[in-house]
Amino acid sequence: MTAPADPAVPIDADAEERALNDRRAAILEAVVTEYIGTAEPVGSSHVASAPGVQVSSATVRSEMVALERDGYLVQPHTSAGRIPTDKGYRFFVDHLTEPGVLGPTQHQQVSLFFDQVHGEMETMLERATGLLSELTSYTAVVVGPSHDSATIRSAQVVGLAPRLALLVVVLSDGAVDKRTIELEAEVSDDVLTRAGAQLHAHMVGKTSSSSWAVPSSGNNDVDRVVAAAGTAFGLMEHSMESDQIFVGGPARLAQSFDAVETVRSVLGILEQQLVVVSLLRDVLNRGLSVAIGTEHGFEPLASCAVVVAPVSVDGQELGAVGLLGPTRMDYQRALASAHVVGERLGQRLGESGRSGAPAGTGSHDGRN
Amino acid sequence: MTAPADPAVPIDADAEERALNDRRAAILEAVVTEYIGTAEPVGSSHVASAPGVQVSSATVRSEMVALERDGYLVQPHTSAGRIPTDKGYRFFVDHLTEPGVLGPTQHQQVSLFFDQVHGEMETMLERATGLLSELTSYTAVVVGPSHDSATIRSAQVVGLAPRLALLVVVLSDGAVDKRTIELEAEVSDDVLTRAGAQLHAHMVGKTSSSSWAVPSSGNNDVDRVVAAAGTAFGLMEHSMESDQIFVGGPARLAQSFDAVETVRSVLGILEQQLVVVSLLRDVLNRGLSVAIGTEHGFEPLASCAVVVAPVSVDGQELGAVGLLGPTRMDYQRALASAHVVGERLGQRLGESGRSGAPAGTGSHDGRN
DNA sequence: TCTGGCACTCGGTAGACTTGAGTGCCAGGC
DNA sequence: GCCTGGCACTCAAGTCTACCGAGTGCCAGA
Repeated sequence: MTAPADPAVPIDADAEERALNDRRAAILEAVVTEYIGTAEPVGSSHVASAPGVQVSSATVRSEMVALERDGYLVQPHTSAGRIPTDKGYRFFVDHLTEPGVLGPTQHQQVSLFFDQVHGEMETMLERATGLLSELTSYTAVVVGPSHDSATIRSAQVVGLAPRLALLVVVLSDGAVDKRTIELEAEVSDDVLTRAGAQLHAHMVGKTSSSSWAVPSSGNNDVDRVVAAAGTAFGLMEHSMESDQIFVGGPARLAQSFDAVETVRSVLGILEQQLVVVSLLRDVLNRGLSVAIGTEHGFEPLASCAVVVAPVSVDGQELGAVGLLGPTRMDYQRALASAHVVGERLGQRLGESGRSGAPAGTGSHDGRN
Repeated sequence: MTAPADPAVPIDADAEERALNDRRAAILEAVVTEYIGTAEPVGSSHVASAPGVQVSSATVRSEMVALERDGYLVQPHTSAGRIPTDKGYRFFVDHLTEPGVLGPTQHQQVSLFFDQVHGEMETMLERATGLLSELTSYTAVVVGPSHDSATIRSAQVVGLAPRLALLVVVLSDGAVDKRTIELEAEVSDDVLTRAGAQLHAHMVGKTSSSSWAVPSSGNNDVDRVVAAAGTAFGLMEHSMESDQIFVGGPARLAQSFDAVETVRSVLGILEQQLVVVSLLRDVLNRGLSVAIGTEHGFEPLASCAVVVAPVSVDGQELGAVGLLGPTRMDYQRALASAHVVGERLGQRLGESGRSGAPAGTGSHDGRN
C-alpha cells in the first residue's frame, strides 16, 4: 500500500536509488542549496521560486512529502520547512553537484602557495593545512606519507655528552629519525664513530622496522654502543610508526557549529591522531571522497561531513588531505579545494622524490 | 570625600594594595571561592554562611559595597550577587591562596607519568601537555628549550636520489635538523660524503645560526654541494628558529567557556605559536606565575587566565609550561600542577643532559 | 560598630496571546 | 490525470504581563 499507491514513484524500487525523478531531484537540490546557504529549514514557497523548479508551491509540497517519506528530507517539526538528511546530502553530492572548479581567486591563492612554498616536506604539509582551511573556511587535515616502506639510507652515532650519544637514521624518503642512547661508561668519539659505521654498514637498505641485530665488530666497546643503539631504536613506538598528521584551522570548528558540545567533541577527536588517520584512510579505501554524517560509522562525528582527497605520487596513494565541516558544508568548494591541493601536493612530492632513476630508494620509480 | 569618608578603609591609601583588612579579605576569599565553584554571582547571605566569615549578611553587604568601590568585585546588575574582577582574582591569588599541593591521586598520576615516560625530549614534552591538561582539565601548553645557544655537533650529507641529497645537522642539545639539497647534476656518493666532511670540519662548534661560508676543498664538485647545502640551510626560517610548542587538550577550552565566540578566538590564538611563546615568556620575565584577564595586555585572551611555570635545568630557565583557562579557574590546583610538572620536567631534562662534564657542549654544566 | 528589619530593584520564569511561516488536503481547471 | 489556488490547521518564536525571589541599600536600635 505504500510504494505502488503513489503513481509518481517509479515501479522499480531500485530506480529510486539511482535517480530520483527529475522534478524531485530539482526540488531536493533547491532545498540542499538553500539550506547550505542559510542553515534555516526551507519551505515550499522558497523552493517554488528557485530556478530549476517550475511548479507551484503546492506541487512542491506534495513532492516534498514523497522526499520525506523516502528519507531525503526531514521536518524539524510540523509547520516548519524541510532540511536534508544525510541521505539527501549524499544524493546531492553524488548526482546533483558538479565536480566543481575553484574560483579564480582561490585558484590564484593555490598557485601562489605552491610558487612560494619550498623546503622540507613536513613544512610543506603543515602549511598546506593552512591553505586548505583558508580556501574553504573549514578545518583541514593532512596525513603525510608513512615511512613503512622507506629504507635506511644512513645511520650515524653522534656524541652529545660523555655518556650520552644520539643515533641518527636517515630514510630513503628523506625522513630523519633519532634516538638518545645512554651509555654505561664514557666512550671516545672514535668508538662512537666506529659504532655508527658498523650500524651503517649493516642497516643500509633495510626498512626501519627491521631487526637491529648487527654482527660483532670485534671491539667490545663498539659492540656495547651498537647494542645500546639497537635497543634504543627497538622501542621506537613513536614518530616513525605513526603517520604524521597536520591539522589546520581548528578554530574554524567553532564557526561551523554553534553547539559548544559539538565543538568540544569534534576537537576531542582531532586530538586522537590515530583515529583521524584511520578515518581518512578508511574513507579513501572505500573509494569515497565524502563521508556524510554517520556514513563513516563514527558516532562523535555524526554531525560532520568529511571530504577526502588522496595525495598520490606516480599513481600511488601516499597520503591524504581532508576537510572537516558540518554536514551542511559547501561540498562543491570543499571537494574542489581538497582535490586540487591533494593533486598539487602529490606533484610536488613527486618532483622532489624523482629527479631520475633512484639510486637505491625502494619506493619511487622513474616513469612519467 | 571618597576614601576618608569610610572609616573602615585604612587612611594609608597604599595599604589597600598590600592587604585588605582581614574581614574584607575573608569576604573576598569567600566570594572568589564560591564563584569559582558555581560560576554564579555570589550574594551576601552565601558569604555570611561561609566559614571564616563571622558577621551577618548585612555587614557583609556593606563590606561588599566597599570591595566593589575599590574594584575587587562587580555586580552584573543591581539586585544580583557579586562576581570578582581581575583585580579581585589577583588579590586572591597573591594573598589568599596557599601555594597548594597536589592531591594524592594527582601526585600519583604525576609520578606514574614520569616513571613511564622515556625517550626523546619532544615526545616527553608532547605527552606532558596531555598530563597537565588531564590534571587540571584546562588546556596545557609546553614550550621546549630553544636551540639558540646550542652548537653544531655534526653535519653530514646523505644522498637520497641521483640529484637529491639531505643535509643532516645534529646540535649539542640533541636536536636534529635537516635540509633537502637539490643538485644541478648527478653527484657520486663519494663527493657527497666529502662535502659532508668538509661541512662537518668547519661547522662543528658553531651555533646553528652562524654563517655557512666554508672554505674551498679544492674539488669543484664538492664545493658545489657544500655551497648548495649552505644555501639550503641559510633559508632555514623554520624548525630551529622558532621554539617548539606543544598544546594539550584544546578540546577542554570548549568546556571552560560557554560562548562559542570565546572558544573560537582562544583557539585562534593557540594556532599562532609565536604569540603563545612570547606570551608565556613575557609572563615569566615579569616574574609572575599567573596572568589574569588583561594583565598580559592581550585583548583576545581577556576572559582567560594564564598560569605559567618555568622549566629550569640547573637554575637556567629553558622552557615553560602553561595552563590556559577561564579567569574563574581553580588557581590552586593549576598552580600546583604547573609547578610540579615544570619542575619534574626540568629535572628530567637535566638528568639526560648531564651525565658528567660535557665534552664540548656549551649549555650544560655539571653541578647538581 | 554591628545587626535585624524593611522597602525596593530587577533578572528570570511562567503563562496567555499573537504572529507568521509553513503544511496537508481538497475541489476545480487545463 | 496531473497541477494549482485556496483554505483550515499547526506550531515555534516573539511579545506582554504578572509574579517570584534573590539580593541590595538604608536605617533604627542594641
